[in-house]
Amino acid sequence: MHYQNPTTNLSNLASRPDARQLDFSGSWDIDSLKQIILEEGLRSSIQRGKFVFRQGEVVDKIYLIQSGCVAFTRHCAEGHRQVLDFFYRESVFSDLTEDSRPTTFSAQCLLDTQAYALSKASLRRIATITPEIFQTLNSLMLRLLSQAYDSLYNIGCRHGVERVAFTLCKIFDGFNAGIDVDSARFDCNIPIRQIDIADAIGVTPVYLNQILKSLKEDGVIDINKGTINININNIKILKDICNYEEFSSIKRFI
Amino acid sequence: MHYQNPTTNLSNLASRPDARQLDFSGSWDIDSLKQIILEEGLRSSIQRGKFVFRQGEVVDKIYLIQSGCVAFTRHCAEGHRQVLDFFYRESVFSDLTEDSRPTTFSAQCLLDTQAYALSKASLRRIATITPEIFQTLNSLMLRLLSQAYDSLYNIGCRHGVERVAFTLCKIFDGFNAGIDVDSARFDCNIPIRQIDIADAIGVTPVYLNQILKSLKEDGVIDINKGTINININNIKILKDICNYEEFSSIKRFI
DNA sequence: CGACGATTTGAGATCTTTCAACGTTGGTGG
DNA sequence: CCACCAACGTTGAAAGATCTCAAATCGTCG
Repeated sequence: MHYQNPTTNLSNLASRPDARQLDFSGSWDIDSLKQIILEEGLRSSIQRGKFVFRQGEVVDKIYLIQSGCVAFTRHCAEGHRQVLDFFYRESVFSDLTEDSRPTTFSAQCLLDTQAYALSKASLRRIATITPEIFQTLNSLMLRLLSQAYDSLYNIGCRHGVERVAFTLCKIFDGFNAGIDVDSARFDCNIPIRQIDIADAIGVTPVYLNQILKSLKEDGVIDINKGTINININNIKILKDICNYEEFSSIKRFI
Repeated sequence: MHYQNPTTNLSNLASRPDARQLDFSGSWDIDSLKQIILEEGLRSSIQRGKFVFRQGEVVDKIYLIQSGCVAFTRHCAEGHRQVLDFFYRESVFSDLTEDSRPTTFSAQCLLDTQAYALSKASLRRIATITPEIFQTLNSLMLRLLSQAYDSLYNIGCRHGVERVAFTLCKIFDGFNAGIDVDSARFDCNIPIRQIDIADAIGVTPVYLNQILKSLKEDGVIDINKGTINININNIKILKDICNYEEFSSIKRFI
């Protein structure tokens, strides 16, 4: 962590990087942002099912997940729910719309979750000295958009089995991102409820269960007490089913 | 247009607005960006069906539509196509991923289109003096994300009729944005092919046609020679069908 | 044990796709 | 002017995918 105390050295403003770097090009360093949230943010525990924020509220914080899983969701009057995106350990998420605008989606914990929260105001203060942070926020938004387009394509162009395979692969990779296959932390269990997966791919829980059953009968996945388990040797089969390689953005951002 | 020649006055860098404005808050002025593209960009005509850029290419320009209609699309090996977003007259679009990264979607003209194209390099040069441009790019990205989430919800949670109604309303509003109802330019015809609408809502053209037929029988829309026509008095019915008011983000960005 | 939430199963209803054929339109060349 | 062609829209019927409903099972927690 090398950002400076913003109150002591405002003259540094003149030495900030030139505008060519403050921009949609170049590479962004998301780890610095994570570090800031980790050191400056407040830690909180949130139970499964609870909301970090709800659609219609004004989101004034940015979050870093330490453990657990959070999803962006949108709810409608009739009670339907669409899962828009998943976030796992080490993910940063927030609603980055203009301040004081209510957000159009909720952030809901799919597992018991521990997260650090830093107010946008604090981040803005820190960014006075290190405006590279805005590049990182850009990068975050690009990731969101990329995932959204992937999901749109997945739901719009494909049938149930492929949708399920794609989402399972995505979740699998999300939970095991940066973890060595031989590591004890590497886990083939998918700790997400079937209901949540169903809401992510636009399918009924009942029908999802049928699809899972057929995948189990084909030997691609295991199911123990309702928990999906993907053997490391079978993940390749799943990826073939959904043409996972087509989704280059996945490889780019996770 | 008030941006200055970037080569003459680099000392202006020190007087740029402070970081609080260079940020995800505040209001953005998209009209300035449009003005820049209009004055500095090159005009080109593109036929219906042609691509402005294709997935896998590196996008090095930013575009402003003068007339016509462009869609972001994603194609897969089997020939399926998903329409991700629509852009109309006065819309600005581009792929804002980091430079030299290939884009993951295509921009395809759904109508004969006239557009101004400005290279990102030029924009960057101009932004040296007016870094507020980056705020506008942020705003653009937020619009894309918001639309993507709307579409995800629309496709994931709803049946054919509602999906069609929503997309028709969106296109209708898109083409008539900023045009007075009594104006001669106000047009109740939807000049988009049924095939393109079908690809946007994840439905077969044949089935879309059935849905349109039933909407016609209910008196909600007219169809002349394959062209959909929405009477100004009936648009409210369509909006009721799809609960259009739920999608607050639409009202916010169009 | 009892209550609750989640998963599982089966069967029928409904939605959506596929296939195949036909109609219309607009452009092109003779 | 006409014949022809390609692209798009339209229609009907059967096949397939998905949903709904209802009931059973299972695991967890108090």
